[in-house]
This record gives sequence, structure tokens and C-alpha cells, in this order.
Amino acid sequence: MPPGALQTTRKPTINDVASHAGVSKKTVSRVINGSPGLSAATQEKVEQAIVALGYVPNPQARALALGRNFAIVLLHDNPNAQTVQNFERGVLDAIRESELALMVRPVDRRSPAMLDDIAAFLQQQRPIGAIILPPISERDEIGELCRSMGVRFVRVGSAALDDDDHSVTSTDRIAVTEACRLLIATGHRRIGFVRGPQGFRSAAERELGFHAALEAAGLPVPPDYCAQGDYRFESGRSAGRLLLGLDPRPTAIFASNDEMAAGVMHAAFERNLQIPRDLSLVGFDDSPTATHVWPSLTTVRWPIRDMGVLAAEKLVGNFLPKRRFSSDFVHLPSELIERASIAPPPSET
Amino acid sequence: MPPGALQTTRKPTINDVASHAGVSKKTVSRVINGSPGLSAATQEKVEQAIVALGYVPNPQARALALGRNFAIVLLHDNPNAQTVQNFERGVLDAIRESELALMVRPVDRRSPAMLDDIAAFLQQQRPIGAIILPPISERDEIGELCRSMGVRFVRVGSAALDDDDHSVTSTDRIAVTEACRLLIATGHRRIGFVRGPQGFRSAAERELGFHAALEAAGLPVPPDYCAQGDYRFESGRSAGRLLLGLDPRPTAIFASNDEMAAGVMHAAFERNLQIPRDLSLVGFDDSPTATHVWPSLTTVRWPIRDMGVLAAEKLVGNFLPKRRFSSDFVHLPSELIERASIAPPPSET
DNA sequence: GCGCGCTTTGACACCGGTGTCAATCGGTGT
DNA sequence: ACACCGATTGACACCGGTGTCAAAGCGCGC
Repeated sequence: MPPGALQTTRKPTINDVASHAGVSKKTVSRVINGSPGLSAATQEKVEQAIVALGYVPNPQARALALGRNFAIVLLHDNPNAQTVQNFERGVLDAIRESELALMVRPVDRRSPAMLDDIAAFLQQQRPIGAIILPPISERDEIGELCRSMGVRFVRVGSAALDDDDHSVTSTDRIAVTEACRLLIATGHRRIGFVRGPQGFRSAAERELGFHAALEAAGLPVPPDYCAQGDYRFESGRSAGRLLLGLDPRPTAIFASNDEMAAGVMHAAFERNLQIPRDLSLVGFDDSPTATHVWPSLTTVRWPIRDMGVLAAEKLVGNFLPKRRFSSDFVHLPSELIERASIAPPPSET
Repeated sequence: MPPGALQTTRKPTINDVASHAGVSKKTVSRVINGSPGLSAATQEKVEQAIVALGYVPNPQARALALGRNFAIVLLHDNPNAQTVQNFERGVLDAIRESELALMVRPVDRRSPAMLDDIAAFLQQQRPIGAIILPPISERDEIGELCRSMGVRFVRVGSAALDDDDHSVTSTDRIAVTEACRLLIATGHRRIGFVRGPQGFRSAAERELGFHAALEAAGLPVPPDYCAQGDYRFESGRSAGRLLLGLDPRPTAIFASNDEMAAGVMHAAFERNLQIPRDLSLVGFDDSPTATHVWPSLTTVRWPIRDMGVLAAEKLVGNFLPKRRFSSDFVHLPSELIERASIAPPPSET
């Protein structure tokens, strides 16, 4: 068999490269992995062979040999598809041109089998690392699980999670404070709040931001001005009905996400209130809904895509050819997006 | 080394099962794969060993031996996150409890490198099959690519794609006709249409449905009553401004998706038109936006999650323990969701 | 009892990488 | 010239499965 023949149809393997370069496969392996202790000449020779043959290592073989898949998993149970997908894009941006793959794993946080499910998945797929999105990122057991299985992980959260090493966060609280400060500056004194569900750190953080702004301005926060929601549209509508039924009713409402803000809008329109004339409104997320509703919604944009990039770089930065963030420890700012849902309060009758 | 010891920490492999059952690893392999020609006794023995040891085959090893990953890919370039995610859920529902994994691969249809990108991915990951979502499902080259790489594929479309073997479709056209018939039945005679982008089969299908309804009712369709959009909000707003600037203007508009319908709403509100009093409106997709806007939008629900299930079953039904659809050839019906955006037309002045 | 063909099973190589450890190489110190 | 040493490199086993093909087991007709 003449050397260099028949390479056309089959994908070249490490053996092809080895014989083409006149070295052993182990040496090729060393070049691929950038192992130390190679002479410049050999390195060069092998690299040329790799280019000449268009060799790409076989991920499956590697996974078997290493007992580790060159992939990262995105674990989430997120009600907001847009958020997940934006994050996913960020992660993909980061790992583009690396040899890493992304697997997405939606889970059900209400299922008692969730942890087993995740464990089985990690056991099966043996990824290098996992990225955990909120709200399940708040469950410490998942981090434990990853640790015990030797899977690196990063938790994404709206607030500083306890473990800085493993977390990527944005500055929700500050952004909420800023948004409420805008309401106050516009003249509002009676500001209502629709809270996210119990047990969600993001919900707590946003509430803290709300209180911080009102306290700083010396405004009272009557308990019944804080309504409980669950981040879904319906709960926003109920909360809105409640808040707008109060006397005196709030002249502005901050809803902890856009979906609930849309619910509040419905509640207002049901009572023939106009926005922003009779009621100012702020949401959170900058979801498509925020631009689609009329009037379009002033909201807080969560830098979710950048967080995806950052999380990936934090998790597997050593495998990435180029990085966008120089440091692993970045707090990404949430940003207030001003649209049409805020106006000065109606003058008192 | 005493047999049966130390199994506790390491995951059992096929060798462990083999020695535990007193057979060769090949025989165990046969049991796992349900290969024919095994005596009932051996089968039984091996199965017991598998259960006893809690053995699960290692997917990486399998992938290497077979040159095929036990995974399916979802290829998409879809502007609508909700749609993709719903579909994804359907696929995951279907492959739950199978040994298959799902990989999601967003691509960029505007990039000239898209095909190379997909080819490289398939080459690398070697999945069993691929599911291709619209709009890229309409590009025949992708199917060709899959075929040439020995990857099974299913194309998802809003209309019958040419190749029934490889496609899962819903009945958009009929649903649109039905929606328009409702408008007509409500009394509308001047109905405008906002089209999806050129080159999208779904856009063409929806337009056909629209024309079918109007022709059946003997209504004229002036060319300027059909505005061009691109499935995005902004284009819907522009189209709305155009249509509502006509004299006489349409009393009802069908927008080819919800996002554009939201844009039309903005155009209407800009002109101080009320919906549905002055203008009736129908969208398509039943996206979250459709419920969030006020008034909530009458729309067509695309059975996307079920299509995910069906696509997966069609693609890899032989690997699935149980199936939800008995046949591979099902046309899933789109469904008209009636909400608050339709009313009789204003009486002529 | 023997040869035959069919069913059932196993030995062994192989998929394409990586880890271990020993062999080889060139240069030093004496 | 020789023993010695660190830097390079390679031979070989191994990761955990599957394919190939031959061997063993078995029932049957003669």
C-alpha cells in the first residue's frame, strides 16, 4: 500500500497523522494536547501533518479514553424560553471554535426525582462541566452532586451566591433600585410591588432593591402595596387587581418580571385605567413582551447573553482559544431600558 | 482478588456483567442490543446480572465502537425562542427513558458557512439523526448533507414538504383559512394580510390559506391589502402603518405571526384606532405575546410540542421504549384560539 | 456411532484516542 | 572514554463497547 493513498474517503485518524509525520501516535497525542516536553522540530513536523491531512481528533474516542466527554451541560428549569435561549447563545458564542459541545438539559424542579435525574445524566454523559441556571442554581445539592461526580460547575444567579468561585451574577438589585428611583424622580410617592415567588433568590433580591430605593427616599411601604406573584402572567394580573383595588391605589407599580407586568397591565385596562397616564409601570427582563405590549414597557435588561459567555469562560476557559472577558470575576450590570410606560402621577383629586 | 468485591465504587462495565453472569462480554452485548439467536436461559441469566449490578452501558464506548453517537441533534435557526423550546420539550418527552441524548444546534442561516458548519458538526458528533426546524428545513441541501453522512433526518415544516418520508408537518393553511372564515363570518369584507418573509414556505402556505378563504367567500383581495413582513415586530408595525393608511382601510387584518400582529396593534394605537372596535386582528403561533397584549390576540396554535414528539418518534422510533403516536404519518392539526381581538366591523359611515 | 447443518456462544481484533513506563538520545562531569 | 542525567520519544496496555468468524453444542438421519 503506497503511503498517502486512499486517505480521501475515510476521516484521518491519529494513526494516519503519526505515520505521515513519522512519529508515534502518542507523540501526536502530545501535540494535540499541548503536553510539555516536545522538541520544536517534532512539534512542527506533527503540526504540518495535521494540517496536511485535515485531521480532527475524534471526540468519542477521547471521551472513552479520558472517561470524560468534551462537552458542557446547561441545566435549567426556566419558565422563560427567551432567557434560556439567550443564555445558550452566549455559551455557544464562547465555545465556538473550541472542541467543546453544548448539551441542554431541561429538568423539572417540582419533580422529586430531579436530583436523581441529573445524577443519572451526569453519570451517563460525563461532561466536563455544568452550568446551572436560576432558579435551580439556588439549590446547593446540585453543586454538591457535580462536585461528587467530578463535574466542574458554575451557578448563575441574580445575586451573589455564597460561593464566588462557582457563580456568575448580575446586579439585579442595583438595577431595580435605579428603576424605582426613576419612578420617584418622576414624582411617584405611592409605589406598589409585585414580588416573584417565594424561595427564589432573584425575587428576594429584586424586593431588596425596591425597598432600598423607597427607604432612601423616605417613602413608606405599606405591607399591602407588596403583592405576591409567581413570575407568571396570571399571577401578575391577580396582583394587579389587588393593588389597583386599594384606596388610595398606587400610582406606579414595579413588577418583578415583564410577564407579571403584562398581567398588571391587563388588570389596569380592566378598570379602564390608562398607562402611563393613570398608572406607571416597570418590568424586569426586557423580554419580547416588553416591546410588544402597548404602551411598551420600561424594564430592566438582564445581560443574559454576556452572562452565558462569562459562565462558559469561567467554567472551561482553559479549553477556549480566545476569551472575551479577561477576568473570571466580573459583575455584569443590568441596565434600565426606558420605554413608554412611565409618566408623572395623576394630580390628586 | 475475590470475585464480586470492590464493585462498589467503580461503575460496572460490560466485563463485570459478563463475569458475574458467567458468559462472554459479547453475549452481554447481544442481550443489551436485543440481538437474535440467544437461548432464553442465557438471556435470563444476563438480565439478572445486569439488574444485580445496576449496569448501564457506557455511551462513549458505544459511540466509538459504532462510529455513531446515541444522540439526535436539533438544527434550528429560529427567531422564536418559545417555539424552539416547546419543540425541544416534545422531543425530550419522546426520548425520555431511552438511551438517546439530545443536542441542540442553533445555526445562522444568513451565514454562508452554515452548511460547512453543520457538516463539521455532524462529522464531529456523528449523531444517529437530526431534526431540522423551519425555516432552514426548507433548504434541501441540509437533507442531502445528512444523507451523505449517513445521518437520518426529519424535516419539520408548516406545509407538506416534498419528501414525505422525512417530514413532519402541520396544517397551517387550513387553520389560516378557518381563521379568515371566522373574520368573514363576523362581518368583515375588507381584510388585510401581513405576509411572512419571501422564501419561507410557511409564509407562502399561510398566504394560500388567506386567499383560499377570501376567494371562497367571493371577496376581492386588492394587491395593496397584502403587505410584506419578515416575521419580526418592526415589520409588523410598518405593514400595519401601510395598511391602516389605505382608503378605505381594512377592517380586519391577519398577520402571519403574533409578533407582527403586535406590530400591527402598535400601528393601530398610533392612529388612535381601538381593537377590536375599529380593527379586528388575528395572529399566528399562540406565542406568549398573544396572551400578554391587550386585548389578547386571537391566534392559531401550532401543535409544536406534539410535532416534537412525532418528529422524534419518526426519526428514532425503533429506539424508543414506548410511543405516543401509532403511525409515522400524522398530520397534526393547528388550532384556532379565540381571544379578544375580533369584533364585527364598524358600521360604514 | 458418525457426519451434517443449524443454533448458540466465545476469542480476538478493532474503534481512536490516552496513561505508564521504559528506551533512547545528546550533553556533562571526571 | 565512561557513567550519569534530564529531555524526548515510543511500545504497549487500556478505556468499554461491537463486528467477525470460528468453535462448540445439539438434534437428526443414516
